[in-house]
Amino acid sequence: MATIKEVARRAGVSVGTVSNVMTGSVTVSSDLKHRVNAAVRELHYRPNHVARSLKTRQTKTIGMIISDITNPFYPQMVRGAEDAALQHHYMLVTFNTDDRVEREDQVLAELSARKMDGLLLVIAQHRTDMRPLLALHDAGMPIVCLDRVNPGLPFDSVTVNNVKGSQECVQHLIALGHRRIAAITGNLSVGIGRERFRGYKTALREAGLELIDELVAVGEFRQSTAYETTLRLLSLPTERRPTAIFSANSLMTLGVLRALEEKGVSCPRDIALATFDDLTLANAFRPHLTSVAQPTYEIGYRGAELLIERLRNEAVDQTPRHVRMRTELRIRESTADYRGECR
Amino acid sequence: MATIKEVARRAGVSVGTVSNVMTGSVTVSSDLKHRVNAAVRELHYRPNHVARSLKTRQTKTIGMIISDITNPFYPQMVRGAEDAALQHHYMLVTFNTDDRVEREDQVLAELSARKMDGLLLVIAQHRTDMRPLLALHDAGMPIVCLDRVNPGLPFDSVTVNNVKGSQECVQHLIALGHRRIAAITGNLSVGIGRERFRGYKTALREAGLELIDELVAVGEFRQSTAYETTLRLLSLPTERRPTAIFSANSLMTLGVLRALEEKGVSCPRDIALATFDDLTLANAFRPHLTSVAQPTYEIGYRGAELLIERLRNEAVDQTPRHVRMRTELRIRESTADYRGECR
DNA sequence: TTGAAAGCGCTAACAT
DNA sequence: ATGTTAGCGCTTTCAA
Repeated sequence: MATIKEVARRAGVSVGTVSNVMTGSVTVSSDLKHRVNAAVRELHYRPNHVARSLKTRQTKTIGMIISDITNPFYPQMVRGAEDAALQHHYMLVTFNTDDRVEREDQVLAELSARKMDGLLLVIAQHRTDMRPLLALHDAGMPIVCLDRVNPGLPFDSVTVNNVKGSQECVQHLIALGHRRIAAITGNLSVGIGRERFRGYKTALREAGLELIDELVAVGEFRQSTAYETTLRLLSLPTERRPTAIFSANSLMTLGVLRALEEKGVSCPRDIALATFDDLTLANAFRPHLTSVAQPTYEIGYRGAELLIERLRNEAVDQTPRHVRMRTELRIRESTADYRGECR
Repeated sequence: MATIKEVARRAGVSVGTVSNVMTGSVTVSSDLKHRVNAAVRELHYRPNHVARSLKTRQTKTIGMIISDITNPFYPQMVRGAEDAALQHHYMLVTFNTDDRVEREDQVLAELSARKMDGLLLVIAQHRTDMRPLLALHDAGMPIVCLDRVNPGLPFDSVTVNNVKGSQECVQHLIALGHRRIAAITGNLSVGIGRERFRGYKTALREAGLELIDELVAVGEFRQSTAYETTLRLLSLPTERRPTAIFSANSLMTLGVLRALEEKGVSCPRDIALATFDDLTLANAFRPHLTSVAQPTYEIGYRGAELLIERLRNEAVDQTPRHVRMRTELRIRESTADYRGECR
């Protein structure tokens, strides 16, 4: 590939002038501009981005840390972030950490070594030591948290109203007449887990229903634990069994469905099911799930926008901005046609 | 962030020595090595990867071009590629092109400007002009094609035996007694589309069955066209209707399912369905689909390995290597319990 | 084994 | 408006 020097020689100008034409930052007479452009075309010149980055101290690259692109929750979010990044001529690099703090720390170091301009972060669930994050931030890398936040972290964030989302969902179940509503929760030491569980509790309380301990199945936001706890729920004596299940995310819902099928329990005929997260893909299959849909694409898109504003210093105010997005309750067959008694 | 100069000063050595310690390429006396390492630790020094890239002319970065991470076919492949890349200390950057040649060309230019070391490419379906690809390759960027290949392109590739996969699938349908088997094909001007259709035809021929034109629904590898063509199939007079459908990929299968549901046609009771591609996620739902599973993770993983071998010049032979992976027929309920006649 | 210095390709400050 | 040049942070000759 040709270098700026060769272009300069061919166009009969200095390298500075070529640079000025390429970046457009300084006005160049149209004569020279044409000569430069001609040389650029003839040599198929494209500025070496690495050299430019070294000089300008910005790579026009933003990193994104997620747990696993294979989790159907993330592709939309990543796509949203990439689209927004592209819009502003940034490149997006995604890193999978499988939600392991140790892996996340490695990636943080990598981002720093590679001089990425900013970071979109879905913080690992079990991170307790925030220093690596703060250090990176203090070293000048803006960070925007997505989906999950840690109060006290001075970063912008884009999240969803988890309490309200699950509350509305459980309200719907109650309105249908259900009284014994089970909750398959995620890990309750994690913000999102707590919030979604709080929504569940609030909805019950509002309706004057008591929280029934044996109907609360605390898990790990994983398919396997949800499967096991659902089996436990289904093994309760008939009159103590739940007539509806609220599952706190889509991964766990897969486990719930597996358990239902294995036990020959039909949804919605025998039991109603509603879930946080909406799996677009799943809607070609049965049962169609009543779900709390999150605007995942928008979370990614908006997050990237916030980040880029910071990179351009457009965010005058230094205080963190927290964007909360709305969820949408989508009522479908999995909570319809319930024919049993609603105990 | 500290620079190599500061580390050198602090350790009381030259920058060259620090560099030698960091890269490990030249032996350094243990005394100096310790002093350097101490300085590195004290200053939290990490080499600036951008500067290193400029000097060494390698970025330790590989690009990956896919159509859309939101298509459930890709996350596994990307994850496989990322895992392999990581193993060898490469970073993977994924680009979505929505299968648009124009977008792909832009990305190609970007990869070149950013001096990426190599490319994993799921080539855009409708690319006809191969020159941009060849130019990049000639400029020294190794390319490995995944999933799709274009004969004549001098690149390594990792693909699947599409003919055999769909052939086995249709054989299974035939063994079940089906005689009127519809094919929802992708675009037949695309290699994969042609191959999968060929497998269908071969299976029919083997069994002495005639190809019935009205049962061949040529589409676009998209949900929408599959939906429409399925509606057409279902509107055939009863005796001419297919008793089984073979769909050439998962996206189209979603369209098929939508059409079936809309028309109140039950699968597998009223019609059998088998599909290329296996959607892991979908298996929590009904019907469980008989499918031709591709080793998507491995395709990505192996592809990255091939690429990295090239980057290290381990591939002595310059002739392209074509890895063909096996598909696996997974027989499930969507082709079971067929109660109608198999015409 | 170690240090000095050139240079990767670019931008930007400065001089003209 | 244009040219000259220093220097971004590193690796890698080349000498010592």
